[in-house]
Order: sequence, then structure tokens, then C-alpha cells
Amino acid sequence: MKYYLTTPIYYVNAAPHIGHAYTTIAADTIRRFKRMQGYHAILATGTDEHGQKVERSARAAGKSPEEFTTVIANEFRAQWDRLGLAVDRFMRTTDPRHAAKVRELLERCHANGYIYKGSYTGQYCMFDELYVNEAKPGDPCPECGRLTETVTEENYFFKLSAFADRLLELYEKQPDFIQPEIRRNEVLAFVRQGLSDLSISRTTIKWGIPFPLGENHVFYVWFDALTTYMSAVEGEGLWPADLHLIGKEILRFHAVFWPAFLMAAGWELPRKIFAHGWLLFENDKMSKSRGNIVRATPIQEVMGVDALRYFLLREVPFGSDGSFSYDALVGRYNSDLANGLGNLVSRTLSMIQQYREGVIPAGEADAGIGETAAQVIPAVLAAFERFEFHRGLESLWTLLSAADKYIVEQAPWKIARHNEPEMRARLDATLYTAAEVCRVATALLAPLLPQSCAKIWRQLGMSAPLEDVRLDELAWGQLPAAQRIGEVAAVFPRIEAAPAVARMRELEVKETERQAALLGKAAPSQEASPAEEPDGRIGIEDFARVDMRVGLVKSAERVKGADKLMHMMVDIGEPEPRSIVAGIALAYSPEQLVGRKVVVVANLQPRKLRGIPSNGMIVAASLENGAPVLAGFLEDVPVGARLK
RNA sequence: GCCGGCGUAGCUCAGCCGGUUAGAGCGACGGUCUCAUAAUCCGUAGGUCGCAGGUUCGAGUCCUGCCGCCGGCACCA
Repeated sequence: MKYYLTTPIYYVNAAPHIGHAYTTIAADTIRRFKRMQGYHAILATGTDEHGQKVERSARAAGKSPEEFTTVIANEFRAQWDRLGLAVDRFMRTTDPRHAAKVRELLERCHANGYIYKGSYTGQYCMFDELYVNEAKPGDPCPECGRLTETVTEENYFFKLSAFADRLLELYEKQPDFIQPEIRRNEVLAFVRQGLSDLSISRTTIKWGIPFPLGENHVFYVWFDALTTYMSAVEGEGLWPADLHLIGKEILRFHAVFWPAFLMAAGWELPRKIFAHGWLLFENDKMSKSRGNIVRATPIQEVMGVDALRYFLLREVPFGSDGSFSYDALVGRYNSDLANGLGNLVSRTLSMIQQYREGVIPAGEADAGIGETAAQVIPAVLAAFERFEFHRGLESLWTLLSAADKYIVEQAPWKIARHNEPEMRARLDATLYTAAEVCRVATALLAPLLPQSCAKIWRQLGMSAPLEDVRLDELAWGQLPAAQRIGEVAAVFPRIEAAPAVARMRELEVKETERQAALLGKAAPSQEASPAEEPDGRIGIEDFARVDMRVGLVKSAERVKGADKLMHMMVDIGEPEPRSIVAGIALAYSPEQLVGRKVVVVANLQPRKLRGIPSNGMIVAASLENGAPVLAGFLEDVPVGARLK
């Protein structure tokens, strides 16, 4: 039985960080879990390498797109290697075999009548050479702040609108197609609103797969990226995928677009899409602008990959957002792995060493512990099957605690002082039971903590390789007696938090620098390379065209029916105050605004927002995911003063 | 604004179709053992179960309203 699963293909515009690692670690765990159940499990990942942003990043790094994408793709590959993640297939969207599959998808959709030529009108930024999807006429580009232009281009479209009913039927018939449930509900709500057709080609992009139906057209991201899941295993009989593991931010593409494409092509649909949550850093979103991105490798170096794997899968309910922090990482490690599993193994083996010359005695396994194990084993397997790793682990740890307690109750160190046959038998039973718990736990944990469990396995003296253990056949009492244990050494040595965290932070800085260099951003920023051609600079006359004035907010009220909109009357030194609507209602209350001096762009095209005329724009700093912050003055300035 | 979710011990969370004294893990404190990685084990921690009403013999557990947080959509000049 095959089990084919995928991670998203990662966009090469950024170097791998812990978020990528999170998804891939989870995928690796599932792959190992399936393998240990006898499946021929194949994990595919890869890199998404086309598009405007990549082209620009390559240019900024002084490389051709081919060179640049190869460097970053290799960085991803190296990352998975280094973290010991067993990736079976790695597909790059620049691979010719992939392009062939993309064309095939298009041809089939076309033949079935789902592709048509139309025109796409959108706001386009000439400097960044990209469409700003969300923008309206007159909007600035979010990348560079320049005004976008309304551009109409000939495009090919996919008739997504024709699939709404079939998609809803799919979600209905296969309730677990999208998981977790919350995500399913979101998709349902989205599709029920009706779908509009999707533009799938571009003439404004050069760096992409040529679009066979039209000259100068290139495939836009959808057909290109998603098809990787098929091209990665082309000709292997692995399609359909059993699982697409994704982050929640790309749910719609996978749960709506992708199945629709496949329906249109008459190909089989993936069986399940699971969207996990985001990894926050101490409850903040990780982002470049916040400078709080964490990489996996420093953690690996200081604490080992398994520490990270354990943390991610134990601390964060898979599917929900989770919070990463170094303190929590070390805390989890010490309490669960060092004091828990590691110590249990250590005390068990050391007693076998001391009291039985390193040979696991034939003893009768304790019935009470056996009963606990008989409950725990299926519970853990069932939880893993549902990808509820944190619950599975929680459950498994009850067995470990029970074993620790049992050992204390039996007090083998006391029994060992006696030599009567019944005492010897009791000691044998105790040691055998403890060792059997270690064996069962190690087998169950092998998919999650492959490296550490392999060590424990050897220490237990098991001869067959750990990965060959069949979890679906795992049962209490299978530990063969009379086997000699291996050399004992701490698998999870206790870690002192402060120095470990300091060390990880230090390595993190280095890793950030190394990755920046890779992306070509190390060249001490753009200013140092003035040799660049049209560098986006403008002359003073261009700036002078923007009329910015100091304004005084006379009144402010929230716009009904719009969370973000604030309607203000602003005095900018004209006879009448101006009516201005701005998206700052989430960050400021009307009371905070009235009487405040703000910067107004006075010569913008007037617009209506929610029916209210807006005659100007309030200048504010806008953070990637944060609230806007109004520009202001430290000194007092007269209303109407021009900024220049 | 619409839709969905959440708000339970210091922290992270369990608590299914309503039913005896509201649970777990971690942390903290006290104690114990000595096989073990200053580990283990035992005990303690007294949380208005967001707030206010309601239904019921009985409500974290159902209903309504409110407050706060999160997400999706609309939307953000």
C-alpha cells in the first residue's frame, strides 16, 4: 500500500526558517509513521521558483534567475538533509519534467473547455513589475509606494466559476477532505459565495513556464506551483496524493483551486488536505520586519533535532497556532525528555547492567503496567493517525510515569540485596517490565524522534533495525529476554537553560547573516551598489508633485459597516476642512484623533469609500501585520504648512 | 458589518450527548528514596470555570445579551 504525502513547495524568495522546518518535520514524522505501519510512504517537497519576485531577488543578488534559484533550492535541500528529514522527492518548478506536466494539465483543461482567453484588468506597479491584487485605481504599490497604474492585458482564464457546486459536493461527500474542521468551514463559506474565474497566464512576467496557447504568455503561479505535487512523482503510480500538508495561509489554493483544476482535467483528486497553524514567536507573528524569525539549525546544533521535533509536535496542537520560545523549548526538553524518557531509560538500563550483568532477564511482565500499555498503545496510534501528535504524546507519557512509579514501588535496589529465588524473580520481573516499557515507548516514538530512538534501541540491545518495527503489530510483552544491552549513555542530557539559549541566539544571528549573504542581501544594502540601472530613484520634481500638508483633525467618527474606516474632517489651512476617510479605525479612537496634527496628501484623486467622499490621504507608517502609526511632529507646526 | 472559534488553577490546556467534592501536565513549595540525567516518587497548591441574565430538580457543559481575544469574508487612498 502506498501513501503519498507532500509539503508545500517553498518559495525561494526567502531562505528556510523554522516555519518551513515545522511543516517538513511534521511531514517527515507522518512519513515515518506510515512506513512503520507497512506503507510504501513517499514524501515529496520542492521549491517554487518562478515569478516576478524571484526574478527581482536574483537581480538584486547579482545572479541570473537560474543561478539564484539553484542556490536557494540547494539551501532548502541541504536544510532537510541537515535536519535528517527523509525527503523522497524534491521537485523544482524549473525542472523540465515539471513544465511538461503543467502543459499537460493545461491541455486537458483546455480540451475539456475550461480555458478561455479574456482580459485581465488590475492595478500594476511599473517599477516592481507586478499586479497589486488588492489595489484600486489610484492606490500606491505596497512594495515601493509608487502609484499603481490600471493595466489591461490579455490573459487566459480558468473557469473556476463552473466548479463551485462540484466542490461543495466534494466537501459534503468527503467531510475529512479539508482538516481541521475550522478550515473546512472557512473554505465552505468561501465557495458558497460563488467563485470567479482565475487568470492563469501573464504576459508581464518573463520568468516562468511558457504558456503554450499564447505567445509571450507565461503560466501564472497556480497551474505552475500546484502541479508540482504530480510532477514530483510522475510515472510512479503514486498519484493521487493521500495527504497535502500545508500551512493555513495557502488553504484556498489547495482546497479550492487545485481540486477544481484536477476535476477540469479529469484527474484524480488528493484524498486529504491538512492545514496546520502558524508558529508564533512568543505570541507574535514571525516576520522579517520584526526581526524575530527563528531558524531550525541553531536549535539543532545546541539541543539536537529531536528536541525541536518533540517541542513542535508536543507543545503545539497540530492544526492550531502555536507559540515558540526558547524557554519553552528548553523547559519541555528537560521535563519530558531528560527527566522523563531519558531518565527512565537510563535508570532501567543501568540497573540491568548492575544487577544482571547487562542481560535483560526473563521475567514476568507486570500485569498492571501491561494493562496500562495495552490502553496506551492503541491510544497513541489512533492519535497519530489523526495527526494529533500532542495528544498521542501526552498519552504515551502516562505510560512512562506509570513505569517510574512502578519502579519506585518495587524498589529493585532493595530487592537486589536479597538472593532468595522469589526475590530474584521479583527483580527479574521488575527489570523486564521496565525494559519493555522502554521498548514500547521507543517504538512508538520512533517516527517523532528518529535519531534519539535509534540510540535507545541500540542501548536496549535490539538487533532488528528500529525502522523495521511494525507499529500496527506492536504489543506489550514482545521484548525478547536474555538479550544483552548495549553501551549506556544519556540520550537526552539535561540542558541548562541560560547558556543554551544564549548560544542558540548567537548562532541564530550567524545563520541569519549566512542566509542573507546567500540571498545576495549581504552586500551592505542597495545603497552600496549605486551601479544599478533604473534604481527607482526619483528627481526632486517628482517629489514636488506630491502636496503634503500639515492638517488638524477637527472631527472623527467611525464609518458604520467598516471596521477599519475612520471618517475625519481635517483642516489643512483651506477655507473648509476636508473630508477624509482613512483605514486607521482599528488603531485609533475618534477621541485620540480629534485635535491631533497629521500629515495629509492633499492632491490625491478624490474617492468615495463606503459612500463617503475622501479627499486626501493621511500619512502613516504601515507595518506588515501591525496597526498603522500616524506620522506626526515633535515640534508645533502651523496648520496648512507644506512638507518638502 | 457578516460568519466561525475561543475566554477553565501562575503557565499550557482536558472537560463527549447538562448530574455526586471542576481535572491533567509544567512551574512553585514541603517531604522521601538512591537504580537514575541535582532525576524519580509522595503530598500541598483552594481556580467567582470572561461578565450578566435565562432554561432546568440540577449548567464550565444548553439559550440570550454584553466584554475581551483570534481567524475567514467584506474591507483598509
